[in-house]
Amino acid sequence: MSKIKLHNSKARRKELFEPIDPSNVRMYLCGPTVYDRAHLGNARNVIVFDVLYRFFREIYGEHNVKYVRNFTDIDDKINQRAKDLGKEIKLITDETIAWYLEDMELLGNLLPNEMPRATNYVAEMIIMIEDLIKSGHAYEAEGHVLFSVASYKDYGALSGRSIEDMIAGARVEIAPYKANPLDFVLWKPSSDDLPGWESPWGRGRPGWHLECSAMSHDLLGDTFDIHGGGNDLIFPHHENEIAQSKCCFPSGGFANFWLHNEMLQVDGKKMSKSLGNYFTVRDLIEKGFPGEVIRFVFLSTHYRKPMDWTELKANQADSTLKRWYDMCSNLEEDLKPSAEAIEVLSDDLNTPAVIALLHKHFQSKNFAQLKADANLIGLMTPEFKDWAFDFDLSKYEEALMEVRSEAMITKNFDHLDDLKDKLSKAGVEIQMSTDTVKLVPTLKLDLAKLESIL
RNA sequence: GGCGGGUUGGCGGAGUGGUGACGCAGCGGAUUGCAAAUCCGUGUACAGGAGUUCGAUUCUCCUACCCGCCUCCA
Repeated sequence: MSKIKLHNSKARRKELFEPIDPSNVRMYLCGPTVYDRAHLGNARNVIVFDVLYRFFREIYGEHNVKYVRNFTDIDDKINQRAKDLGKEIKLITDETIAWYLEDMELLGNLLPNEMPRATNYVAEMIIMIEDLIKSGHAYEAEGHVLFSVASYKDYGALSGRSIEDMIAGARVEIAPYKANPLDFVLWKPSSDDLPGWESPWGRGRPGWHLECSAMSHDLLGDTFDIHGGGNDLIFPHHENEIAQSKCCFPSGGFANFWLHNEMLQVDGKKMSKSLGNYFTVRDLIEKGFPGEVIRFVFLSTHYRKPMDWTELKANQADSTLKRWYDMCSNLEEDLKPSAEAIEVLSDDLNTPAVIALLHKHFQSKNFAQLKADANLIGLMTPEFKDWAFDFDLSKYEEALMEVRSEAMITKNFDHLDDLKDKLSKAGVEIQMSTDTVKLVPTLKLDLAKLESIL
């Protein structure tokens, strides 16, 4: 079995990955806060983790990997959203979760084994907070419960910061009830118009992202293999998560590996809601970009490098995939992934190298292997359902064939050239040999123009 | 200010202490009524400087520029 190396944020370098238990490999991905459509950046770590999940299933066996991804459905942004729209919170979160699952499925992602929701873990969170207070890692102040950062000596280890530095450079307004400026809120009081749960500290709600600690512990145990998310979560989100989990479950090691993906960018700047430079997965789908094309573009860049979404990349991905599908659609052989594909993927999920390998398979006409290796990273899988062929252009093909036969006899090519020009302008690629005609739709297909031709 | 990451040919994008991936575009050829598609062939790169080394794009240091986190953010 090939050695798997993964970049561990905790160590800041690639490390040899060995599962705690090869018959139960456990991974956790920080899922979305559900108040709005997922933007394209949100899809990146889902795709990265999906590749990791598929890869692990291949290496360790389909039933020996457990993948958990949560939904955070308690959050002040959700509360605000509900207020703005005048809708019930539950309706918003349910709807957003349904959208999210639809969008992620369109990108060819498998469902995780578990998708817990924060609202189902409030009792566990309250117990954790009580334990943290008992062990001196948290304290109550003015109806809030705060985690005491000073009580955890390794606070800052993941993000490489010291408590002193952070205080010195702090730009945060410090609440008066905090013993230390960096202490973070585990529980906060809710007014009557806000969602709340009864607790030893009165009616309130979780303050920080305690749910990830509660859910990962419940579903994966107090030590598991991999925890991941976008690199913007390293601080404070994951730093806090480590602190509260390690202090609450001191016998456990929490996550052995931390995987963080780089940000998706727009014109060199991080795509984010606060900058407003985002578009959603749904926007792209509605503009006609197939999910598989989007996935291909994502996998063309290594997950730890920033990447820009561009239509140029999408168009290239589209034509590449169509060329591949053309040769791979009716294969009888069903191969295993190649040793070479496994090897490059073993080196910190080098998906661009896998894609380069796919091109080589295509060059050498090794189509069965091309498909098998593509499947390994979730491309050309049955879920994508032949989008590359689902548009019928046969009546245009017949018309073109007829006009051409005629032109070949009369030697007057005006009509034929005109037809070809129109098809091309409608976004159709024309492929002709001496006796065949084939039309292939591109992403620039313009239905109005196409229909006006015949 | 603190911490982390990046800078590879026209574009995208891997990787390596010594024989310069891969894709797209380009160029030449085959093919074609002409094109396209296809096939064959082909050129160009490692931000700048210093150091280590027989040899550096790859290691070390410095400089420049870019990006992220430190506030909700994947």
